[in-house]
Amino acid sequence: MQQPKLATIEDVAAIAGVSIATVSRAVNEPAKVADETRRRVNEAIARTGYTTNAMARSLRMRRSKMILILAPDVGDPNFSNILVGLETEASKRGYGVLIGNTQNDPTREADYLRFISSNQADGLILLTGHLPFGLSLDEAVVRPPAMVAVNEPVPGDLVPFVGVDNFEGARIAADHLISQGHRRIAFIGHSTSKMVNTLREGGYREALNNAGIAIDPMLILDGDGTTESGRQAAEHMFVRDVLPTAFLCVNDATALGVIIALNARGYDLPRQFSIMGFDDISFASFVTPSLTTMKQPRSKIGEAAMNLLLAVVEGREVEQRKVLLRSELVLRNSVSRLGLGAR
Amino acid sequence: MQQPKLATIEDVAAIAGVSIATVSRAVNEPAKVADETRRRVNEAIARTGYTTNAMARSLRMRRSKMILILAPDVGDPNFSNILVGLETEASKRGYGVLIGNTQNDPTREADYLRFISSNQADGLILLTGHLPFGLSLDEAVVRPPAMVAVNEPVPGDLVPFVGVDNFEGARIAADHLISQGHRRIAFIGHSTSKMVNTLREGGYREALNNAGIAIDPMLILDGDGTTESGRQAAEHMFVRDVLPTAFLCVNDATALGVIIALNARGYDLPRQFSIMGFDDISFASFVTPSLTTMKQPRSKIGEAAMNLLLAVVEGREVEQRKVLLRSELVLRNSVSRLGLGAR
DNA sequence: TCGACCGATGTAAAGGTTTTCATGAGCCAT
DNA sequence: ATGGCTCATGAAAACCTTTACATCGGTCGA
Repeated sequence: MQQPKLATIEDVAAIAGVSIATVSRAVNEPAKVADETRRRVNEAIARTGYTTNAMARSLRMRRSKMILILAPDVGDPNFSNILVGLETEASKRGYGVLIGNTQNDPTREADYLRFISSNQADGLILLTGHLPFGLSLDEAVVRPPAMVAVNEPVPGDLVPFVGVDNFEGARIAADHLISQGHRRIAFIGHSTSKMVNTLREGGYREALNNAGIAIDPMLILDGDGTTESGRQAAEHMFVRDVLPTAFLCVNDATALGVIIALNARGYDLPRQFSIMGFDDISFASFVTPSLTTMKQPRSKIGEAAMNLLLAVVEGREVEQRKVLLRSELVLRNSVSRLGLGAR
Repeated sequence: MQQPKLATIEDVAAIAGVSIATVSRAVNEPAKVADETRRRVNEAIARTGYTTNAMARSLRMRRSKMILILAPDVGDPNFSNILVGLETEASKRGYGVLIGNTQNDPTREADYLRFISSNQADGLILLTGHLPFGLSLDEAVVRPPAMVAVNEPVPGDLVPFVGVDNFEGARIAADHLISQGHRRIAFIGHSTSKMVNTLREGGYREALNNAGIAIDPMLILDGDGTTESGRQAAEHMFVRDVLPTAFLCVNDATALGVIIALNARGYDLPRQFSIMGFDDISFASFVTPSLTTMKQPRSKIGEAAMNLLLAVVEGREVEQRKVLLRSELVLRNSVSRLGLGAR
């Protein structure tokens, strides 16, 4: 099952009456061949439908113009738009993208490294938040592949990173709640293990501090970012009966859990409680009440990341190894001004 | 900017004291080399960390073990899980996947064909619903690339197809509504241009016919499958004041529009109206009322499609050129038994 | 007039495999 | 002993480029 033989550079050379070297030059460095020759070569190319064989070129040049994207779950709606950005920018620059769905499986991660080691990919985008299993940066024996981490940084600050400014975003979110008169603001999604959670909690704390509001530890609840964790946290709050007027959630999924819990308890939202999320995932506008949240510029993130990676791949000087994009406040219906409600 | 030189088959051969041909055989057809030799080769491979260079192999074999996936929008939540299925199956079979986000742009579509023509990809998955611009099957001059259409068939029946059985799914959905006592059932999403819509409407008609319910043309409304179209259709129904007891929507997005419209009008759902969707997109469980719908086995679809494609690529006999998977009824809260409500 | 230089082109090597064909050893049947 | 077979291995070609180096006219300056 082999593809039929295609026109090669030699066929073109024969027709144009030149050597293959000249054809190669006519294609890659047109300035280096005489006008008349270039014309003949181009004509021959048109006649044969010649396309340069990417495999042969890659073999010779040891560069494939391919980028490998490693993600734990390509289906994650959080990733898919980043993916679009990555792909768009890559293709604009003449690169192709290869995806690797690792499911956080070390075997699969290690497996995908063969793409790098056999020059099948020139660079690596990490959406996994960690180095692929089997790749270590300590042993500086071999030169590490060109890499950029996206969305979630790789611990250790060795890998350039592109993502959203979580600290700043959460600060803006909290500021918004404060501007609506809220002072008892809960943070749902405390976690020591997840960097994102820590940063967002940091922004929350900063905003409260700046506004002169004392942090109440009873209003900070654990959560791993899942909808279920949001639901549980809200429930927990009610059994303890220490209540906020607003919930700032570490992400939209968590906020959804909170909303489900509050709706189930029969509260009238947002009159009785305000809720904010973070991310602006697709259903944020469809929940009732629709969710006020911080929108991540996902496809921008993808583009910026690919840009940075290609700079590294092509050996250009990179100005900054850490790019933080701003998230944007999206006003919907899950936040109300305190005092307009009944409480 | 080149990667450092890696161990080649020649290095391995030298260490093992054999020829490169033997190394190649030891790797690819172990049975063909003597036990003792195989042992030595494997040891040498382990010592050098040798990996076979994929580009060289592809160049020689004219096969890349890569599959190109062409999609109009990789970010579409409808696609992302199919993507996961495609990738999983491919990687299980030793293939890599390359993605091409075409945005339905003919230029980009044509551009991606170079991956095929330069053997950078052995096969093509089409999520676009049409042949890529620049590829025609009529001129049987060159052998067409191995292709499989997914989700949306390519008109003309020339390209093998894997997708969900829309007719059957819609029939089951309508049957469900009928089983709940509904007889005045609207279909939202009539369209002559979209194959999916046509098929689903067909299933709806079939179910009603089978149940001896006359089709009321007033209850069949146009829609292009967007949320907005669903909202408008519902509104339209109210201005005309010919009302159903249940809405069968061509997809979840449309159903969402209907729900939004009905909620806005202050109806109590599902007591006053039942609504069904199709697809089970992610937010279907989060809307209020949560949506009863037909779940597409998306990752299964991806797997089946990749399976079929690889069969074609590898020249195996393919039994069926059209694979229809069953969708599954997911019971949630947007459908109620007629008569239990107030109407 | 001659050497140096320049611009355009060609020759050939290198990149790392797979695979055809040849070689040679060992064995068995005649 | 000899012919024929099988099995394991090696030599070399082929896959298609890019590119360092060589070649060859021609131009220019001394």
